Amino acid sequence: MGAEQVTDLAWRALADRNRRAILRAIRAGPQPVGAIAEQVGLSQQTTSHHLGVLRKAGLATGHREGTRHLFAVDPDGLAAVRSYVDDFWPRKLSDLKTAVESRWEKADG
Amino acid sequence: MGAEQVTDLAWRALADRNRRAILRAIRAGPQPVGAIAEQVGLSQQTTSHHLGVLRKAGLATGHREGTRHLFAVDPDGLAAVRSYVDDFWPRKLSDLKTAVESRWEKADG
DNA sequence: GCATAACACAAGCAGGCATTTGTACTTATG
DNA sequence: CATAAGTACAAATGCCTGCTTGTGTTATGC
Repeated sequence: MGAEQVTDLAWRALADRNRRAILRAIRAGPQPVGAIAEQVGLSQQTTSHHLGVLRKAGLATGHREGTRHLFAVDPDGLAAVRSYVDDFWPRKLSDLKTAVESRWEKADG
Repeated sequence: MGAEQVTDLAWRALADRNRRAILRAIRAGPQPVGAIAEQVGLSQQTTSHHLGVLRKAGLATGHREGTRHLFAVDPDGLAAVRSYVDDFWPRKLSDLKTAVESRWEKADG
């Protein structure tokens, strides 16, 4: 078991466009659920549900302040996704690209 | 319309664990469908289906060679995902993290 | 032209997930 | 305790999607 199992929830969470919109909404700073719902154009219940998914995926953190619940981006979860993607470009992206294309030419020749 | 619509297919494609396994299987170099299916433990039809999804998402490229169909990673699609993720860490990851945590303390105080 | 290998396409089924609707919980106020 | 604001939880619904099964398509060998 590697980082695959760890980031599986994060990948599935990021697959939804509304959840990515939520992450962008709280990117600048923590915001309550109601404000987030208004920004992304979803109901309070749906937004709360998505925030729970993002929370369990390690992509968002919550903090209670009175009757409100402020949510913010959790950099740790996104760092895991980033390192996963980075694993596909050890050094230079162009190197891999040219390597692949040269294989196509080999196959053609 | 920004990069959100463009990368939506890529995000949904990467949400599936088997498709990520397929990407890792063809990471070193182009391979035929049968070999990929054997590596990831899926049927030929299912693997072909997933490769089609990855192809439409811009994450994999295919090339016919006789009766075989070689697939390889498409760096362009993954680059789009990478730039999306990078957008959450403009400079230093730790800066955002401490900024968020300091807001929590403000809220508590 | 026929058989075989490798792969893609299509229909059907089952599970997962996003959304809605309704409601309970927590906190502040009087 | 009663009320209002903000949010989370639960059931129901409809859609999307991954997998299976069956079949069509393309290329090689005889």
